[in-house]
Amino acid sequence: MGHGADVRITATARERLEAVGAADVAAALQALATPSRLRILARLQEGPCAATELADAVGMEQSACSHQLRLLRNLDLVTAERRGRSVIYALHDNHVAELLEQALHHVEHLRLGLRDAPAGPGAEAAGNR
Amino acid sequence: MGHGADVRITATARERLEAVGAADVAAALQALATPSRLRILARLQEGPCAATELADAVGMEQSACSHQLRLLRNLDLVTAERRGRSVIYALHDNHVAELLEQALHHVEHLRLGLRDAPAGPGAEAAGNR
DNA sequence: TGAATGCATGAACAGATGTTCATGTGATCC
DNA sequence: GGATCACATGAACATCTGTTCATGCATTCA
Repeated sequence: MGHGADVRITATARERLEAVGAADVAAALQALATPSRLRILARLQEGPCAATELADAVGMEQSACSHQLRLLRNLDLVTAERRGRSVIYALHDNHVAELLEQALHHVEHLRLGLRDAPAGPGAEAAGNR
Repeated sequence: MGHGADVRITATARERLEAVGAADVAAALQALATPSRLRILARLQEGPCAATELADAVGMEQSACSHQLRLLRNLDLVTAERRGRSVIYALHDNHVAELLEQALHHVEHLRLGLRDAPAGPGAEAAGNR
């Protein structure tokens, strides 16, 4: 077994990106990349909700909301459960909630124009903006 | 001054979303929502890089890459610094790197079809899929 | 100064996206 | 059964998006 090499444990972001499929990662992020869907997910984070009530809560027409819900369903971001004549929607799992949380958290920073550290080795004296 | 009320410290995702501006959050996420830009950011996470070299690294034409870099610059996701006749690009700060990391992390889970917890109160017996 | 290099920009175009309108389907109530 | 409620779906449409092509601007070198 060769001479104890420094096995690289961490994969680069590039490697992980291609491993998972850049297109799929992009698709998942796109699902969060619209005001209407963000509102839908944000509302669902407060708890499950029927389709019509949901549409009303986010100020969308029923049809438009239903179309977006289908998209979110197809990407496994939300679940749908029939209950009487209603269909109750909910976030698929906590990962979705966390992803939304992270997106909000980071954008709140970007929005403030903050900048913690210049990121990456060699980025010396990058003089902000 | 009213009688000592239970001041709510944590804002809901919905409140934070509207406070920051749902459209702006969506725009920031959209910047990560395309294979080409994901590849650009992933490459930059390994360190700063000149424009042409960057385009080559991600397999894009110079012009297409430049257009996307402008978009990323406008959203403060990357920085540009002139160096001789090259322009060195880098991630704006560690928050961008973390956002990319989080996106990858979560999508790796979604990609596996995993499901940790049904998310949200009242999501009882949601019977997966 | 003129040529070449490195990058940015504008126009144009194909494809994707989100909404509305109209209609369809399934469940409940009379 | 028929009416109604709750939601889904398809088509049409306007808008947005990402790429290519051509060209422009700035910097370095001969």
